[in-house]
Amino acid sequence: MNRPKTRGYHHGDLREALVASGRKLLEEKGVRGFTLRECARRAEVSHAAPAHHFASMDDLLAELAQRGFKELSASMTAEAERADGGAAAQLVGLGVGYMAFAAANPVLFQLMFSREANRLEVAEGAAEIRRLQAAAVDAALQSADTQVSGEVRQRMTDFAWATMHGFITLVLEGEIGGRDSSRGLKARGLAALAAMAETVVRSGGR
Amino acid sequence: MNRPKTRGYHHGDLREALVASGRKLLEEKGVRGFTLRECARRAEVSHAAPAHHFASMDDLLAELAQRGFKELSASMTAEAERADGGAAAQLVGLGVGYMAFAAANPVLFQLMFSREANRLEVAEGAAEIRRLQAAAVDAALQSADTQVSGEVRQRMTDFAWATMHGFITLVLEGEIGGRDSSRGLKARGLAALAAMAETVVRSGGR
DNA sequence: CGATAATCTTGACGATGGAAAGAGGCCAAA
DNA sequence: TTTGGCCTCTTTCCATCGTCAAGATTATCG
Repeated sequence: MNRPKTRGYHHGDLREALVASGRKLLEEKGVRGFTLRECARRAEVSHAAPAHHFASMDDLLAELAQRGFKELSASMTAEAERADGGAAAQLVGLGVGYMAFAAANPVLFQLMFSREANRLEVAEGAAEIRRLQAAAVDAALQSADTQVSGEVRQRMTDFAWATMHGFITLVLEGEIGGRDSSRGLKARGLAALAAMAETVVRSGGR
Repeated sequence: MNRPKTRGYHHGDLREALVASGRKLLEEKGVRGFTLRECARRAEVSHAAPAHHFASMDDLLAELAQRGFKELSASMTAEAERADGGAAAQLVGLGVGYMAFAAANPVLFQLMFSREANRLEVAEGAAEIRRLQAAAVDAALQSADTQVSGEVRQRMTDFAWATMHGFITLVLEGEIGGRDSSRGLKARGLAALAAMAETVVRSGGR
């Protein structure tokens, strides 16, 4: 019944192991089903071991959320770079990356945007998302090279983020495209993003 | 230490009392801090009493979510009726009612749109929301009296719902307008709704 | 080599959700 | 009115949870 000799009393890299098992567990059981003890069990470690790496369960969740935001940024920029086209295409690309990450990590995504995980480090991750959005919106507005006020730029960033965030959120909750195929759903998402990007671009050209 | 004589062994209307205390508790402690025992405590009843009215804690939460959707519909229609104007104004009105409810009941709103509360009765409440949105979008499209396909109407409904849902969600999580005054925030919300409504109307007129 | 610090285990505490069983009160049939 | 059955609520119990404290084990570095 003892642990095999592959490791002794010390784990070696328990922190990373907890993050890894925690992330899987989160997707399997949902935010409310997440358990620190089960996390420890999967890392093959006693139930109190995590305390030496995370002061509390919320600390572990915050770490997961923080890393999630980094991945989200990466997914957005990767998809935007692939999309070569005008400013509108960039905006759509960011949205595609956003939605792809959310679809691949639905529970983590929910956690990242839930009141429970509102810490400083996590908020910084969210701020980076807005920076990405704001830059793309700026580019879209300037492509019509008329001057727009900072307020308009801010409000268009709100609008752009709200559209893509709202769409994927409603999809994940089953409110949009409940019985659609994956292909059909993507088409619906792209349509929403296109309408969003068109609106942003047009708001710069009047 | 005994219970005062105002009530005896039987409570009278424990189910409603649990719903009431549960709703308050939910907003105070958040979804993850919600506790069935605390709920019973506030209804001045033993911790096992709720079991006779709700099979499990999730059942009580589902009931709260279901009632929340009814209130949400009411808030939307009330605000839309107040807004007399074109189809665009109706669309904006629905959005205002939507955001007003969410702002007044942030945790309940989060619960309603979380995977945890995905039951049949709750889904029916969400379907009613989409019906409201779809009707307003239809009216907006027809106001330009050009024929549009069912697919376009569906996608514009997606878009309209996504915009208002995304905006208020991001506000509640602090991602939009973190340090804004309440007035400024309303203005930002109205700007997002106006952009949404304009896009919907315009999509019918091309 | 030895001491200090870091890491992990064991054991305990209070709180939770849920099940089981009994006590108390309501109500309709006799 | 009495009585039996049924619904409501309480008490008690169990497994599990997060967290804390104390001890065991190992790594690190003087």
